Amino acid sequence: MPRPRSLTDTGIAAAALAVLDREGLDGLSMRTVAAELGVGTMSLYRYVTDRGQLEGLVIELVLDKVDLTVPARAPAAKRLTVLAERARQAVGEHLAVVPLLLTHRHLSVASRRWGEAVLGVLTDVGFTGKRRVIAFRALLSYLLGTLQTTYFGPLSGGGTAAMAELPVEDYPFLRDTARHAQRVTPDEEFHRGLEIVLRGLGLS
Amino acid sequence: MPRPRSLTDTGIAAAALAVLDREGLDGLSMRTVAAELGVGTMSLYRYVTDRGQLEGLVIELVLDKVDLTVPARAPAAKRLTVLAERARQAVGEHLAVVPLLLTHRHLSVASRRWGEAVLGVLTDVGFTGKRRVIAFRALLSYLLGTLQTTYFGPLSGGGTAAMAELPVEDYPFLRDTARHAQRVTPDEEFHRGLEIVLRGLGLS
DNA sequence: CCTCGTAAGCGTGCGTCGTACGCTTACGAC
DNA sequence: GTCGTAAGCGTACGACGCACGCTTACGAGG
Repeated sequence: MPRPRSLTDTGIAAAALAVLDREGLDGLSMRTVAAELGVGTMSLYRYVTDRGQLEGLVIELVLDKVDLTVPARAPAAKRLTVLAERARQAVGEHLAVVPLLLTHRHLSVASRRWGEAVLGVLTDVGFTGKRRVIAFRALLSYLLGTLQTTYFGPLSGGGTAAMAELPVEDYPFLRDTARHAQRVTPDEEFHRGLEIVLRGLGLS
Repeated sequence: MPRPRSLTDTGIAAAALAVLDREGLDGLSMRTVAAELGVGTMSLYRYVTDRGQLEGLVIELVLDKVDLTVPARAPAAKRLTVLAERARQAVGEHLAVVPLLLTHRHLSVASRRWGEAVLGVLTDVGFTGKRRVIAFRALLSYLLGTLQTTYFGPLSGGGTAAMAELPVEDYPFLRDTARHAQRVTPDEEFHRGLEIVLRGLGLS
C-alpha cells in the first residue's frame, strides 16, 4: 500500500564500499554515502538506524564473498590456510574496511560462519574444549593482527623505509630487519607467518 | 626572555590518559584534555600540532613503562614471553589506548625500542634475514591481534555470551566453543596462544 | 477515476568535533 | 620601568552524526 522502498541493504553497502575505496575511511560519512546513492542524507536513516549499522552492512558485504567450502580430504593445515587466505584476500581488496572489520567483526553473521568453518576443521583433527578455544583465538588473533599491521604499517610502506634509515648504533637489529623486510611481499609474510602458527598447533 | 611554558609533554599525556581511563576513547577530545589540565582548549596547540600528536604522546607514555631488560641466561622462549607479556600488561592497564596503539605504534620510539629488544633475542638464537622478518612480524601480529580482540571482543564479554546462545543447528562448534571460552581467562588465552607461536618458531 | 492512509524522502537545525586566526597578557632581560 | 617574545585563549568555521517534523509519492479501496 505505501510507497515502495527504493534502496536495498546491499545497494547501500556497495555505495559505502565505493566511497571507502575511493576516499578512504575519512571520506566515509552519512552525507557522502547518501550522495553516492543519489539520495538525501536523512533518507539513509530509513534503512539504517545509525552509522554503526551502515558500517556493519559494509563488512557483511565484504565477508560474504569469502568461499567457505574446503577440500574435504586435504590435511587440516591446508584447509585452515585456504580459509585464512580467502578471508585475508577478501579484506585485502578493500583495505580501508580493516578498521571497520576490527570493530564490527563480532556481530557479523558472515564472520560467524567463517568461524564455524574454522572450528569445524579444528574439531575434525581433535581439538576440543579449552584447547580448541585457544587454537581458534590464536588463529583469529594472528589473522586480525596481520590485517591491521598491513593496513597501518605495511612492510612495503613508509614506516619500514624509515626504520631502514634508523641510526645503526641505536637500532642495529631493527634497521637491518627493516632492510630485509622491504623485500618480503605481503603474501609471503602472511603465508609464512601462518605456517608458524599452524606448526605451533601441531599441524603440518 | 619570554613567558615560560607551563605544561610538559608527559603532563599532557597523563591528562589525556586520565580522560581515556575515565571516559573512554569517545570522551577524549582536545576540549576534555584541556579541561583536565585546567587550561583553555587552544592552549593545547602550543604544545601539540594536532590531535594525532597528542595521541602519540599517550601511547609513548604507556609504552615507556615496559621494562625491556631480560634475564640474560634464560631460554629465548622465556625472554620473548617476558617481553610480550610486559607489553601486553602495560597496554592492558589502559585498555582504551588499544585503538590508538594500533594507529600510532609505527612511529613511537618506545615501540621501536621494544622491537629492537625482541629482535635482539631472535638474532641471539640464530634468526637472520627474511626468516627474522617473518618471525618478528608473526610475533607482532599475534600480540597486536590479541590486544585488539581483547579490546573489541573479550572472551568474557557480551559477544562470547551471545555466541554461546546461538542455535545449535546453525553454529554447533561456535556455540560449544563460546561456552568453553567463558571459562578461559585473558591471561591464559594470551599465554597459551603465545606458546603456540613460539613453538611454531621452533623455540621452547 | 478519485481519494486517502501509509511510509519514503528530505530540509532544518542542534550539539559535537578539530582547529585557523588573531588578540591579550605574563614574563624576564635590559 | 620598558618592551620584545611567546604563552594563553576567545571566537568562529566547516565538518560530523543524527533528532524532528514536514512534504510527497505510491497504490489499494470505493
